[in-house]
Amino acid sequence: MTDLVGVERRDGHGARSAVGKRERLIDGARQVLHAQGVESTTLADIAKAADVPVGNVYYYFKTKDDLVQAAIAAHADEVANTLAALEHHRTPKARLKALIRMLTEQRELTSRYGCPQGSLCSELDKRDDELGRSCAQLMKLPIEWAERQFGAMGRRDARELAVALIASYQGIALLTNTFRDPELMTREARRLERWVDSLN
Amino acid sequence: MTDLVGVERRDGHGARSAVGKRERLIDGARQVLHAQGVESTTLADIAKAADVPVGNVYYYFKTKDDLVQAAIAAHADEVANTLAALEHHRTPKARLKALIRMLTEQRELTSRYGCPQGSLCSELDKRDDELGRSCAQLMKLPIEWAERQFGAMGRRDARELAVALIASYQGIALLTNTFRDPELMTREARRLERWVDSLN
Amino acid sequence: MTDLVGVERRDGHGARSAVGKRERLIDGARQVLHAQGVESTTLADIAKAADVPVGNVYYYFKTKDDLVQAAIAAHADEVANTLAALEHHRTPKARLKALIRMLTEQRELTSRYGCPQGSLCSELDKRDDELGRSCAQLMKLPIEWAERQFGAMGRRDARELAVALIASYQGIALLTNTFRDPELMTREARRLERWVDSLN
Amino acid sequence: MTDLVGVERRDGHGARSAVGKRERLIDGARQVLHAQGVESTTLADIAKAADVPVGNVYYYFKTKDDLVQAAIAAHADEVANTLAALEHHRTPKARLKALIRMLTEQRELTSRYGCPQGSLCSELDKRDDELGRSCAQLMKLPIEWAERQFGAMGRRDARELAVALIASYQGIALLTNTFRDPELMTREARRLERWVDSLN
DNA sequence: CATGAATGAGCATTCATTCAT
DNA sequence: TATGAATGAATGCTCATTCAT
Repeated sequence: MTDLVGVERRDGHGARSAVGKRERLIDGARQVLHAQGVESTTLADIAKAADVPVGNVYYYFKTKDDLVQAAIAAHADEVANTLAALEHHRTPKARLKALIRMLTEQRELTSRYGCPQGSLCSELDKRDDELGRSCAQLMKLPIEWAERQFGAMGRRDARELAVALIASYQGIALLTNTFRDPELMTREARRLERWVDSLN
Repeated sequence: MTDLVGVERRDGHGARSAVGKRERLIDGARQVLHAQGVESTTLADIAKAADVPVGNVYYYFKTKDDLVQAAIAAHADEVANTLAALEHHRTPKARLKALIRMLTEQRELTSRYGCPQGSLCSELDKRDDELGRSCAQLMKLPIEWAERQFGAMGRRDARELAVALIASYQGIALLTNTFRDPELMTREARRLERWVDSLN
Repeated sequence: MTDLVGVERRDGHGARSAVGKRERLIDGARQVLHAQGVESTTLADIAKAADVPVGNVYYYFKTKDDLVQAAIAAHADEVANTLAALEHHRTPKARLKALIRMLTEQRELTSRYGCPQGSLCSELDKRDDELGRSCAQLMKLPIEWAERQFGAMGRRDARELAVALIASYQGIALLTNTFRDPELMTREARRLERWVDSLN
Repeated sequence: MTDLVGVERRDGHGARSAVGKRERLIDGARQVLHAQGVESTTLADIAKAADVPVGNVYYYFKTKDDLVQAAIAAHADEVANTLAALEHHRTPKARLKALIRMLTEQRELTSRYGCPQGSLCSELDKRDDELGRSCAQLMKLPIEWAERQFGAMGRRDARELAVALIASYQGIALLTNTFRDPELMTREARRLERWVDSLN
């Protein structure tokens, strides 16, 4: 009621509060979906997290699935950006190890709620709809990025190595979550870094 | 009074349909929960899969969670038995590779619905109740089994290796499911077998 | 399975376990209905209190209402007997005061669950069926008994006094129950005894 | 859009159907609960009486108990107001007799469904929850009001008299209901008025 | 656009009653 | 007669979605 302006100015081309709300909804959705899973999350949960009236959600998203889709897309954007940011490391090995370190830094959150992408995939893969396919896109990003790094290292088996790396991460994220033990990730990360170092 | 044997064949000392139904319900639950996930599965789904009237489910299980719990327990039993059956291989290495092969053999199902344990853990870890804890028990079984094998190989880092192996499997199961590509699992399995062979 | 005989011998004219069970069911029903009310009591509750398998109840009573009816009838019998037993007091006044004292002695139970007759009437009066009418019969007993006593005292307004007395008791039973305070009944009983003494 | 005024007439500053519906639900609940009792009344019954779709009830009340609670509270309000309105009589005796007369005027309804407060207390006292306690509050109101009147008459035993009066009313209400005979209340009311007159 | 309210299909669960043996 | 099991209608409650303003 007070600082609507502050909250809502966001881009310079005439969009107004709508933009802010849409983003708030997506951000809220990402948080709540990560913490609770897709099926267990109601639109009301998301609306509340975003501080948006429930009825209003439908001016931004036609259905709940649409909003979930948008949350996944936003997630994909962030992942892409994060991966891009890793490019400044000079060598492919350095980049791969930087990825590992980055993921490890989130171990506390992971131990509580699992890897956001992994959780989404695991849950939505059961469904045979657009949402399931979106998840696959999400998972492709780090795999292809890692494949490029391994490729830059001259590895013929770059794809296989990339898959192995990401699988290891997804797996250890799941175990970290299952046992609520962040240390599991720390140890596995060290192992993976050593592994990367050992290649070639 | 008539054909007890034919309908209820189960044991020779008076057990009747009750036993069969309880098991049918648990089996039905395991199937449907694997295929659809816990939250998306209604009691009606399970009852239908087990060919039991919905109202009757409550004669055997007090709540839906109770039934899910029983399904998890049954799953744990099977896992334990399966692991025990691997003991007949002579060397720890042979046992570990046999495990990998066995898991790989299920790649078609995994590619459609994911690893049953992994899916359950991923979904139920979000909850902070008994069910979540049951999942952890489920996941412990293969890890501790693998740890024993690596230990028998004389590895000091047996636990870490066990975690790494199971993590790799869980991760590749997730990717296999996400991309609906059983081949992913085949390739990763080869890699893991080679890795096991390379140890010591 | 073991001491069926011991449990079921009950009368000497050839009746067997049936009699014992029927009575146990009725007794169980009376207890549980008093404590929980009619609508809140399931057949399973009663069967359990009577230690009789649920399915078996239907060999003794066609419906739940039938069993409730029988419980009310048994209650009526007991009330009639109790009132008859009061006849040994020499004067009507003594009899009336004895009734008051007797009711007061149950104040602890009344404070927890109310007057059994009152509760039944209050709940079943809402219904327009046989059960409601049974309750009226139940309530008539003490009124008519009291009316006879007041009549024997030579009161022309015997009926009115009887109604007033029973009403006072029913009312104080309700308040005693509502406030969980047995003392309320003690005090009102003293008042009613004084009132009886003051008549004529 | 059309006849909002007629349907929702309630206040002139923008209040809308919400207000009307909440009240309609409470009013409907009061009626139906009085007529059928708490346990026998389904939410659908109440919703129908209030002409509100069942699912919508939950927009106004979180649970059935919540709605019952609200109905009790509304009842308490009305009782309080009614008692306050009796204050305009000049003497305590006049007030007490006015109360008796007022209650007697409802004898037709009472003979069909019992005293609303009494029924609620009788039924809910069996439960050991918030609802039971609310009922006690409801019953306290007339007792304390009567106590004040007897106190104003200089009676040291004001509380006891108040309890006796309300008990008599509750009891006769029960008998009136049980025997479906409004005359019972008429006669007892006369007796109580005489009794009040006879005091001091 | 915004919002509180409305709607109805769906779900877990209960329970009186019936059935098969 | 005895009994565990079966059945299905009903109930309280949830929630995605829509409506009215």
